[in-house]
Amino acid sequence: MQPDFTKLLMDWNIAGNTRQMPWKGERDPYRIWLSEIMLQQTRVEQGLAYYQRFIDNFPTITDLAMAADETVFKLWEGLGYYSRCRNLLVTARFIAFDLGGVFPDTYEDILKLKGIGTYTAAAIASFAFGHPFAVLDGNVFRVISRYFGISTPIDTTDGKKLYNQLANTLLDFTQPGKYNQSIMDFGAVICKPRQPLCDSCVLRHECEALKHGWVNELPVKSKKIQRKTRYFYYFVLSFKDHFYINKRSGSDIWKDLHEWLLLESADEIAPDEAILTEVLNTILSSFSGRIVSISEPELQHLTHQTIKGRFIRVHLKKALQPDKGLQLVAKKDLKKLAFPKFINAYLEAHPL
DNA sequence: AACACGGGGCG
DNA sequence: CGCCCAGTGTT
Repeated sequence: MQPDFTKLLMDWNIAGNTRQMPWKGERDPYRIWLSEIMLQQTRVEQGLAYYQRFIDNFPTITDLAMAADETVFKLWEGLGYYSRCRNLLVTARFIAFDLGGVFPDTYEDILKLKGIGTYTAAAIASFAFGHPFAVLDGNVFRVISRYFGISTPIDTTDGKKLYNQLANTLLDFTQPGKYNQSIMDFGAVICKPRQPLCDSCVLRHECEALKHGWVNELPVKSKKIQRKTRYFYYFVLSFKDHFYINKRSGSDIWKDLHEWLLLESADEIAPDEAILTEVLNTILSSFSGRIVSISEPELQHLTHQTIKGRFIRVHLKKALQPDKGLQLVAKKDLKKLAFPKFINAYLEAHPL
């Protein structure tokens, strides 16, 4: 017996859901996978152009698997959460070269892939293969929380378990893919985070949150994010028509993207030529060249931190010792490298 | 179990 | 300025 919720939702999908997306109704697991990875924590409108670009450049998973890392990161540039791009490559190559290009077709095997968690595994399993697994994303949490009037936080182990159980009882087992698509569309279009369209909602007569006036309080999250400020001083070192470039690594932001020589400071540094020259002498243990410009302070807001910093352009008279982990890149080759938005925004305003 | 990971859009 | 977005991996 299908819950009322499910029937009403599926009826809405046929009668009232006009949301269109290029991957809707898609059955190619590669395309579904690609779209799902791109949309993790990312609004559909933001991911759309990236999806098209990837499909144009890499029509099959083998095309993606054979591409150079840098090419793929450049196409991902600006979308954020760059570990998704790294994992995308790992998984593409695993499927193309180790699995003979055949996408895994069970929930359990899909879940094992790098970059795929419970949400994405359920999405691919249901969309591509018709398997009955309910997706649980931000939309679904919100719809279920409001419909049942549940105030259990969605970002706890207990909460996730509870919502997952509910989500799977509401699932339309005869058409899991359509159902999953419908509930996410519904959350995005009707049961929105702010100013939801309760007046025209097909679930309004049964919605506990609406009945009790809790719509704007649900769902509940237990954790609040803390934001810290970091000070980044980028030295744009050039030698003739080449630039010194670092590729970020470790567990910090912008891993795998490129940057100039960075000094991170605990405090702001005065934009003073003598001080910055001294700083540079310390970092490089002496250099030969001159500072040609110091930018205004630039800002970049991320989810967990605010980056504040300046860009200092330096013309070198002599090449650096090849020990700083910096590589010398010709100006014309810079466009092949992926940079964080903090740097690209600066470059756009102040071309090299 | 907490936390960090980007960038953009909205009220 | 805070919250949210077709979440996941790491500690």
